[in-house]
Amino acid sequence: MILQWYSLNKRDLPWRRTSDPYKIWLSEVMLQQTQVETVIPYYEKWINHYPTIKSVALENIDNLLKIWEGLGYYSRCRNFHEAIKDIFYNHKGVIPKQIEDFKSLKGVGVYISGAVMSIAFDQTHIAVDGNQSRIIARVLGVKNQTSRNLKRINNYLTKLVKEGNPSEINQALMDMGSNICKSNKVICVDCPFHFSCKAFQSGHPLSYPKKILPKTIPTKTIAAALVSHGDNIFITKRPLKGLLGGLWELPNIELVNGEIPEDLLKIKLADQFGLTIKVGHKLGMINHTFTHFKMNVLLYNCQAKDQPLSKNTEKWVSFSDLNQYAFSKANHKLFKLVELRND
DNA sequence: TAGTCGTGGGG
DNA sequence: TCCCCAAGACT
Repeated sequence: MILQWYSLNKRDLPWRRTSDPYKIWLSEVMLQQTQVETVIPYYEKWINHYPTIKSVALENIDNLLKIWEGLGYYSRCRNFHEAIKDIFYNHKGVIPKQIEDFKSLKGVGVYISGAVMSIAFDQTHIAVDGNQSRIIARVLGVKNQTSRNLKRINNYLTKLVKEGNPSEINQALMDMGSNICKSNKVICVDCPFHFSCKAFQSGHPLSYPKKILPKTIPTKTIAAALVSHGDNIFITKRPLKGLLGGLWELPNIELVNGEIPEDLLKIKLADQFGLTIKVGHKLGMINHTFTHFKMNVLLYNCQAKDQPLSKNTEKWVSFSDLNQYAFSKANHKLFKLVELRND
């Protein structure tokens, strides 16, 4: 039933035109919490630049992040790079076919290990993502994400993939989840499961599984500095771990309780970078929302006395050379602010 | 285990 | 404009 549905409704996606486990793995990494349409151009660009495991292993993280720029969740890129290097240097460049070995690689968790082993190697493993858990929760009439219910869902899926063709079954469930059994919209009449689906029988399929109520997120206010010296501006690289790890940015500081941005910038930039600056007028303000906080960023035009460099995580670059570095979306909004003023 | 970690599309 | 959501992993 489900395979018949898949043969009629299968999406034609770039990573479905290959059997290369490296490419299938890359697609799974990019698709984490990210929509298919968003991923496609990033996937194509990455594969064009890095068609093989070796090409990734020999590349440096800055250039990989430049390809990843704008896709978000940047630790995925770094973890993938680490895993690929691990394979190149410690596994003779061959992706492990034992799921335990594969799952021990950085950034490879329960879902991706099952997905790659089943899709690329036809192994009998489940690949429980948001789609699969939602669909089966509805089939079983499960509302709460208790550990008992998660086991029931896993058992149901395990039985399903054991009936044959785990690769197609796993991908079919993903397409069902994105087409007919979405979080806030269902087309039950088109679903191969609907005769036995408890959520469908209840008449309220959307109430399965129960939604988790979102918590309110804080708003931060940040002052950023466009520090110029001649034709160059000052940028700095964020630490590899944590938020936007490894990306470049304009120097900035959070305003905690009514501090005066001009004063704080002058002190902090001297402190952190040895920069002696004159803070000029405000260039504008941008808003940006992350998963767990919002921020308002005030941008100030600043002039530096000279161009000191104390670390390799600091650079003076011309405005036209900024595109060689990976920046977060918020920084691009700041750059746009500057361009608009110069027009 | 609950927080952390981005961004863009669509209602 | 705001809010939910989209093929999770790590700590």
